[in-house]
Amino acid sequence: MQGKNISDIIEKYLKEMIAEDERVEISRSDIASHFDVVPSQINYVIKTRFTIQNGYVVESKRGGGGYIRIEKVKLLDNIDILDTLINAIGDGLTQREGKAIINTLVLNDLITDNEADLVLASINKQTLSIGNKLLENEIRANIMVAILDHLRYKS
Amino acid sequence: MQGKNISDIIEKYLKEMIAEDERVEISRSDIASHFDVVPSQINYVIKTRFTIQNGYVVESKRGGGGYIRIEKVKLLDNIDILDTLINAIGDGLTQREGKAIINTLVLNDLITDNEADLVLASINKQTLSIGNKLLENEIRANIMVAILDHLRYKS
DNA sequence: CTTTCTTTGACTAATTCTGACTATAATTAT
DNA sequence: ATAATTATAGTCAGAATTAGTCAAAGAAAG
Repeated sequence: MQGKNISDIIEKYLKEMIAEDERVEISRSDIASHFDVVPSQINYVIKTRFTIQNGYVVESKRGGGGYIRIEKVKLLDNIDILDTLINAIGDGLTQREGKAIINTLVLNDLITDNEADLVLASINKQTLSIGNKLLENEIRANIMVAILDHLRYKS
Repeated sequence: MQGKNISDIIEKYLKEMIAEDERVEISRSDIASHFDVVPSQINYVIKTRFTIQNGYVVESKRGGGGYIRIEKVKLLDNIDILDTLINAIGDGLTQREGKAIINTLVLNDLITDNEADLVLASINKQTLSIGNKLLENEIRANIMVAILDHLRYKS
């Protein structure tokens, strides 16, 4: 886990920046040329070392004035249940299963009633109806995982 | 929403004017020459940052004494705006448009910050990524309309 | 030797910037 | 009145400027 390869070095560099600022905005090509690597290596570093599981949220924008923004977030304490739920979801989720998960989240005070209603509206059968049950369940799974991942931290 | 590109700077400038006056009338060529850009860039800024999804209504007049008028609308004052938004969504919605709408909903106190974050996670590009841009935008549109409908029946 | 992780680059996608061409309204000339 | 001229703004497509994806090659670990 030390600086034997360039990815580790870039990781360390970025984390030092973040240690100071809590949130940092970089130019992919600048960082790449600073370490003399191809730009896509920056994507590799971010994808493998700045995940939400590790407490980082990443946003980016392309085009003129583009950037990659990395933010350090505070992970909540009691998130084992989130991992459990995510693992159970896999790559498909029915509406019934989705409702059950939302119910669990409300019971554990991870979301409010109002928030539950909004999530329900999102994963509703009609909303996601696209004529392909398998794909529908996959999208519903994606949405639910995204929401569970978001609940890992407080913004 | 940063200031590395000139469009963001012009956006900020205009929004500061509007923050004071709620409604503002500009000369396209004046603004363009003030920021030393071609006039059509003003159209670009308006088209990408002052849409109805962003909560603005724009009118203009050509010819002598022409102008561009930008007005900020309040959802509380005219609840038909929800219908206008749903209409504007039609059968496709990009992530960018979705973010604009959610931001507008927060500014108008129709949803909380937390609720906004959950909806954002739902309509996120990664979340809905299924290898078909058209279908992705259609699903995103469905979700957003479901949310807006839910908000209407709540108030 | 096999598996996993890292590095690379060709191709793709999104956003911004620019300018030529078009459209409309007001003013001036006939 | 009508036509010509001037003064605005709109549209659209292409160039420029970023970042993302993916798969193959190379290196390291087990």
